Amino acid sequence: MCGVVEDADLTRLSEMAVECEVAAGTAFIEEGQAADTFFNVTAGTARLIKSLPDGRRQIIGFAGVGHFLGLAVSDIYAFGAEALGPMRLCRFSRAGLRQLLDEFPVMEQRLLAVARDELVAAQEQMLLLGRKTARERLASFLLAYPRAASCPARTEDVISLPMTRADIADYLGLTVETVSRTLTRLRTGRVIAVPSAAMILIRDRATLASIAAGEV
Amino acid sequence: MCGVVEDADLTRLSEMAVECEVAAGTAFIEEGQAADTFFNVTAGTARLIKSLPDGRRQIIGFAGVGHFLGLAVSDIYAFGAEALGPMRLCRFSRAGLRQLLDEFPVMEQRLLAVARDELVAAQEQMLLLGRKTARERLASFLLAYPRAASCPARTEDVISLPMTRADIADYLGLTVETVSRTLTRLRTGRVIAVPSAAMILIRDRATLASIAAGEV
DNA sequence: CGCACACTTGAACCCCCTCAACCCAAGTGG
DNA sequence: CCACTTGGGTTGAGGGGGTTCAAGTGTGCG
Repeated sequence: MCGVVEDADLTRLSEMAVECEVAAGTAFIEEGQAADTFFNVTAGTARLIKSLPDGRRQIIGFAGVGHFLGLAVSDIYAFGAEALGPMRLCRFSRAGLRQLLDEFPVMEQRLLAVARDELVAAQEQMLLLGRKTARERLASFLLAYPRAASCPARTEDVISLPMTRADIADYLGLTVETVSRTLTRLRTGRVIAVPSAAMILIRDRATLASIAAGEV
Repeated sequence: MCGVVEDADLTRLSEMAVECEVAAGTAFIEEGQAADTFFNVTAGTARLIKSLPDGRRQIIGFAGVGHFLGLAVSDIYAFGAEALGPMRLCRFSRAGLRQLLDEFPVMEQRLLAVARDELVAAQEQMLLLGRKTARERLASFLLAYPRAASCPARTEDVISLPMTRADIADYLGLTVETVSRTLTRLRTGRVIAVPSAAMILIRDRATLASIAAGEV
């Protein structure tokens, strides 16, 4: 189920968790609200959002299967979460999580490892948002997203995107129009192909990597 | 010394650590190199840098007294670190750190808490870099920096900046010129005062907060 | 079929960047 | 003591990458 604990602990774990389903588009975490629940994604993908009062949005990440949510908080959620499609979630109470960590110290190490990986990804994203061009941002995204989403067995050059262009724009600090135009340019340049809006094929991985690194 | 462990463990801790000094400007961590050492800042401030091949830089944070460095890595450093002025550091070997964590499990919890706080800060910075204007970025920086740097007893409206305008620019995803111009505009607008280049006074905290939140 | 909604494309604009000059304080050395 | 240098900071003019505004093109679903 949760994937990060040994089989022996699985039964104990499942006793504390409550499995639930949420419909597409549901905002199951609201930024700024009391963080009383802790989630683990078991199916589907969510967008993680921070907003400004006037409606500007920044998507700070996408949470796929196996991802933990509600970890990085003091007592209120630092970001909201919305289901991109239908999702299944494991819910833990905050107290239950504490109890879990005391019972399985190895969990604490695992959480630290997860937090560490997310921190590295966040730092990479800061470089992207602060210093890369639109073209470089899209190239970086296309290379990094499959790994971040832990897409199963999709090591090939086929990327299926569960999110809209608007979501990609809010993730990369751009507008929908710029995302669309830039993808078109990468397509006409034979670097990628776009058989359908939700599917992108990498035709020239080396060039894409050069662009992402800022070398072209 | 390190500030995050109990007094009882302090002696044990100091046995494993090697205190050292570095001169101003020294790059004591190189991005991409093997991460064999773990640092704790005991004096001074460092800038944490990620770079692109063509020289573009993004400062992902400033590490002040008490800050841990070398934590958020797999086996190579994800960012470089350079001393803003003369610094003092505690060095641990990676093996020593592992031993330390086994010996004091409470350290693991502490590290998780530190990583969690850094992650929240990184997410806030993503919102800043992706969606805020230059004016909003500077306002946010002036409000958030003193807390992040854990400036002792400087709860007042006096901010002393150990870094240059170029560092601020690389931290906020701007250029030196834009930082300078924007500060000038905030100054003529009576929101801040700048008695010297390294010192900034907040004259109207409420307005500054409104600007930072994107409400003005 | 037709209404949304997502996506694409075009034209004009703007905020920030680039390039350049200048100011100022702190060394440095003759 | 002063000319010279160096590094950080400020200010101005012009240009460009991305945004904004607007229209058009699919495309899935009731």
